This record gives sequence, structure tokens and C-alpha cells, in this order.
Amino acid sequence: MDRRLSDDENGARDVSQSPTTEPKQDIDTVKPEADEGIVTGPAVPAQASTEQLNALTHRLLGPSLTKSGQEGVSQDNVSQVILDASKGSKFYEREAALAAGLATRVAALQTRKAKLEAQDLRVHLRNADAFLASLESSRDLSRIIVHLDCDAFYAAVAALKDPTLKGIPFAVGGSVLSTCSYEARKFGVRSAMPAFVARKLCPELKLVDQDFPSYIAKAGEIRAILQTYDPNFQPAGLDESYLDLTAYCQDNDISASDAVSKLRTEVREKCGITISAGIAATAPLAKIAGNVNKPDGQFEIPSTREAVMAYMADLSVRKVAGIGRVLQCELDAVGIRVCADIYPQRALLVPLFGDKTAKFLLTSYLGIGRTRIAPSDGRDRKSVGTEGTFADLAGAQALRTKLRQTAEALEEDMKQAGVKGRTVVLKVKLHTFEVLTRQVGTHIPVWTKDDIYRISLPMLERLEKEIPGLKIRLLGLRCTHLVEAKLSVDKNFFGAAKAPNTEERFCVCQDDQILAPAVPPPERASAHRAEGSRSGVPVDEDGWEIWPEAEFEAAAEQERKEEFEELLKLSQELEERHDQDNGAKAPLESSRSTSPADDVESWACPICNRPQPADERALNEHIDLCLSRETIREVVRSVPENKAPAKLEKPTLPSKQVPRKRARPRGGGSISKSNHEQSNAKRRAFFS
DNA sequence: GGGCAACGTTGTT
DNA sequence: TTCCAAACAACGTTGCCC
Ligand SMILES: Cc1cn([C@H]2C[C@H](O)[C@@H](COP(=O)(O)OP(=O)(O)OP(=O)(O)O)O2)c(=O)[nH]c1=O
Repeated sequence: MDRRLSDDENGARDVSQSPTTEPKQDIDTVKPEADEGIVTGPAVPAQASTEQLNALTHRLLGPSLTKSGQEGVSQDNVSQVILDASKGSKFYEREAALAAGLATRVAALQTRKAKLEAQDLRVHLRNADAFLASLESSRDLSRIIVHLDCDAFYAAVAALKDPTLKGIPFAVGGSVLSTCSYEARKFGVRSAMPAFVARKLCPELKLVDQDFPSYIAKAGEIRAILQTYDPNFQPAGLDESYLDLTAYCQDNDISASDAVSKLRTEVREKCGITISAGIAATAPLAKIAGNVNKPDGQFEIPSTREAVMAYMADLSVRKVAGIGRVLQCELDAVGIRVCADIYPQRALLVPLFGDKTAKFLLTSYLGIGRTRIAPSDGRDRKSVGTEGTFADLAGAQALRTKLRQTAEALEEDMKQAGVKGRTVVLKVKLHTFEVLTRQVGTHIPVWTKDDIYRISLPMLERLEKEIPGLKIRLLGLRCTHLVEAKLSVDKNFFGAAKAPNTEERFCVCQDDQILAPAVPPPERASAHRAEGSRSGVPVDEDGWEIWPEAEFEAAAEQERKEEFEELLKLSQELEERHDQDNGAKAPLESSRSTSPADDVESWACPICNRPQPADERALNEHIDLCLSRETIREVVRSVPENKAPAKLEKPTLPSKQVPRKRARPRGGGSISKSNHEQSNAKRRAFFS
């Protein structure tokens, strides 16, 4: 995720020790503070600038330094083990290259800062102060926001299933660890660490596989409890949630910390999972607070302006969600290490980091953030994808086989999610660890393995052309610009509000009928409407027929079939016209039955004038389809019978979406100076 | 200059 | 010897169209 729209930003450090602190667990402290701050690496090869080395060390060690459970670990030793294990590998080389790029950018930042400081910054200063003032005036300290985070979630679930894991150092994952038990953390083991490094740190480390069904089930149990505290709570991933306990505390005449304490006890007793909690006036603050007494603890940041500001002041910027390794490095270069450092630099933030980041930083400095907690409606998924790592792979045939397998896997995921995509993205990681992506718009939403394969093959071919001897270690496919495929069954779709549980929407669907993505709505609406009218369907005040659920569904199904057939015909026609082109010619889509709509109200489509489910999103999707149908027809009409375009993506074609050629040089990632200047010019344009 | 598509990056879990 | 993940969101930049 990225910082600006992220739900979380502000942060602070454990200054004001609140009385809400719970008994902390184990982990005796030897070196209380190996955390935060930029790491300046120990023994690394020479001959690079120290800037670069620090950047590289920081990259390699990065994640291990921000996690909890590391307090009793000798960081120097851990760092040395990690660096030793890394040296000489392709992975290391790639990291070094990236670090070099970062070092260059950091140097440019510093130069730029020096230049700026010689200029008149009064306008920037005024803008920053105005922004701060407006933020301050909107500060809301009235809510009781709680962030909950299960401790070592995957590991905790694993230990519940297999009690022999209890109390021993073990980790969840394969070649890379997803997480590990707190016992393992004492050795310096942590999330995102390669397993072979973890084994060096902790030879007795036991490894267990991931088990998502169990995680999902356990998350469901926990959420059932959370719901009783705040029916409007917001899950954020499987193991995290935000709650607004303002009402609960009022209704039950209980303090925030007591309520949270009670909640945590309930979850522990009923679900066997310990959770940590943060209590504060905003979501970002609550999240930060939650990390203070992890594991199995809670912490409250008092809701006064003074307490919040004080807490933020000493907090490493790295603790703020949205500030990662790179931004931390850049901020460090301009003298910003803790949140209090942001203020003196406020006039420089926009010119140095851009409008969005500047605002984000100022907001964090004040400890201001989101106070409204609400579940997402489950329809906001932006992409569905799958990818896999394997031993270096090369050769046309092998790559195609892998591509096909990936397309098959993606079809499964698309079915699960009940969506189609209008853009397909191919991702490849070279044997050097360099990552490349290629993407194309498809206009007609796709989801079948055959369509996905056909669309992605040309992208692979392109890569093969661009990179002779293409050798990869990862291949992935992802669909974006999603369109809802299942026409409901899930009451949520047409608005009949259901329990706000996102998980259900993606997991409960087993029935093929439910999963079967809908085929686009029909062209000649007349068909079913006329039929319906004749068969005496009642009509509402606007003249639209009111259909009983079942009939509506049947009619919708029929419409979709007709529509699909027409689309198929059109696309086949096109296909034939530019014959050859070898390749797998799978049918566009095999007609599958779709679950019917269970809605009776309907709106008219402005294009085809046919009734559509009374749902804004559904209607918009329908309109898109209507428009795309028109476009296809236009293309078909405009292409001379025997002179087809040299190469048209089959289902992809509308003039507007014909891919634009843009041979982009693939540079090592560093930004040229002129680019930098330009971007700054753009950045300055914003603020105000 | 806006809008949009493509691509690379950063960040989070 | 083996030898650094997967899934997702958001943003900045670039190039092109209108
Ligand atoms: C950080 C991280 C987490 N995960 C998974 C495994 C975690 O159990 C789950 C939740 O992540 P986190 O809540 O970040 O971490 P955690 O619950 O394992 O441990 P703790 O909060 O006590 O420090 O997400 C990954 O798969 N990859 C990652 O890089």
C-alpha cells in the first residue's frame, strides 16, 4: 500500500506510559533499542560509497528492525549473519543495484535541499502553516478508536492445530517466512526472512506450511466476537481490525481500556488467540499504539492534543504506517528521523517530496488521522492475481507452459472472486531478480484461462523479443479493472444489506452457478421484455415490469446468453478477417449459467433502453458493455471485408484502447536529473 | 492541459 | 547442495490522444 490514502499514518513513540498497559510477556531485554533509525552496516565489502553501503545494509536488514519480539536479540550478530548469507547471490547483486539507485536519489535530495535553503521559502512556509492550521481546526479527539492485531497470527493458528508447536521456535512459510513464533524471534528470526537465513540464526527452527482455510476460519470466529462490540467494525486483513468503541463504552458505562481488556480476554478464551490492541482517537494512532505492548498487551494514547503531540514527537518516522525503508532513507537525508523533525522542515516538504507526501507527513506530525470506522462493502477489490517462483526457466515452450498453468490458476481465483477483468497484467522476474510487467486492456472483461492465456501470450512474446534469451524465476498474471461477474445470490450485490463480512464474499461460494461469471447483458432487450409483458408481468409506476425473482433470473439468464452469442459472433467475425496469427484459438468464453438476480426493481440503460438491476454499479457495468458492443460493431463494420488490421488483440480492440506503443527504455531504476527537476516543478504546482 | 494507458516503485500483511 | 514469497493497493512518470 502507499501512504497517502492509507488508513494509517501518524505515529509516535512510547512516551506517555499509559496505565492501560497490560502485563508484558517474556523476552527479557538486553538491547532495548536496536530498532528504528537508519542502520549503518557492519562488515560489508569495500569500494562503494558509504552512502551506498548504508543504503544496501538498510535494505537487507530493513524488515527485521521494525518488528516486535526482537528486543532481546543481539542485532549486530543477526545483521552479520544476514549479510554473510546474502553475499554473492544474484539477490544480493540486485539489492546492491537498487541501493545504489537510492543512494543517488538521496544525494540529489540533499543537493536540492541545499539549493532550496538559499531561496526564499516564504510561500512554502505559509502554505505549510496554512495546511497545519486547517488540519488542527479539524482535529477530532472524541472517538474511541481501537486497533486489534492478532499476535503472530499464522503461527498462533498453527500452534492451535498442532499443540506440539507450542513453546518452540517455529515459522510459517516456505522459502520465505510469513511469520514465526515469538520463541523464534528471540533468535532474530522474523517475517519475510528467507528460510535458509532463519535456519542459520536458529538451527532448531521448525517450519510449517501455510494453511489459509484455517486462518480464514479463525478470523471468522474472532470477528464474530468483535461484532458484538462494534457492529460496524472494519476488518483490515485477516488478523487486524479497527473498532469504534465510543458507543459501546457509553452504553455500558465502561472505560476504553476496560472494554478492550474484556474483549481481548473474550477472544483469548473463546478462540485461543492472543491479540494486541491500541486505543486512541484516530485509526493511525491506534495502530501505532497497538505495537507498543505487543504481544498480548494493549496501550492507550490519551486523547488530548498535548498527549498526542508528545507521543508523536519522539516517534521514529519508520513507525508510521506508510513510511517504509525508502522514504525513511530519504527523510533521514534531510534530517528527519522522528516526527518532531518534520515541523522545522515543513517549508521544504512539498518541493522535496511532492504534495501528497508532504501533506501526509504534516498530518502525521500532528497525529491527526481517520476517525470514521466502517466496513468496506466488499466490492472494492481492485485486482486478482497469482504468481509463482520456480527454478530459473527459459525456452519458448517451457515459458508457454508456465504461462498456461498460471492462466489456469488465475481462472480459479477469478471464479472464487466472482469477477472478470478488463486488463491483464503479466509479471515476470528475471533470473537477476529484476521485475518487469506488461499489460493490455481487453475491453471485454475476461476470466477464463483461455482468454487470459491468449491475451497474455503476446505480452510474453514481446518480452522475449525485448530480452533475448529470456530467463525468469517468477511468472505472474493479474486482472485489474474488475467487473462483478456473479449477478448476485449474495444479497449484497443488489443492495439487500447483509452482515458486513467481506470474507464471505470470497470464500463461501462453492456452487458453480454462483461462481459462473455473468455473460454480458443482451443486445435486443425487446426479447424478454416483450415476452414478459405478454405473460402479464405487473408493472410499476414508471412502467417497468416488476418481475418475480425466479422469472427475472431466468430472463436475465436468457438475455445474457443471447448477448454472449452475439458478442461471440462479432469477435469471431473479426478474428476470421485477420486469419492466420496461429496461437491457441480458444472460444471467447464457454457459456456458463449464471445465477440470477434477486432484485425486482430496475433502471433503464441509457444506451439500449432496457431495464437493468437497480444498482448503480451494476448499471454502470452494463452501460460499459453496451458501449463496448457498439464499438465492436463499429470496428467490424469499418474493417474492409478482406483487409483486416495486421494485428488486433482478439477481444481487445476499441480504437480508444488499442495499445499505444511506448518503447520504454528499461533503466536501472535511477531517476535522471532532468526528470527530477521536472517532477519538482509538477510538485510545486499543487499545494494550496 | 486534461485524460488515459502502461510501467516501475513503494508499502503493507 | 539447497540458496530471498505472495497478494494487493496506490502513486509517479512517461507518452500519446484530443
Ligand atoms: C509481515 C508479514 C505478514 N504476513 C502474514 C503472516 C502474519 O501472521 C500475518 C499478520 O501479519 P502481522 O500482523 O504483521 O504480524 P504477525 O501477526 O505475524 O506478528 P505480530 O503482529 O505479533 O508481530 O500476515 C506475511 O505473509 N508476510 C509478511 O511479510
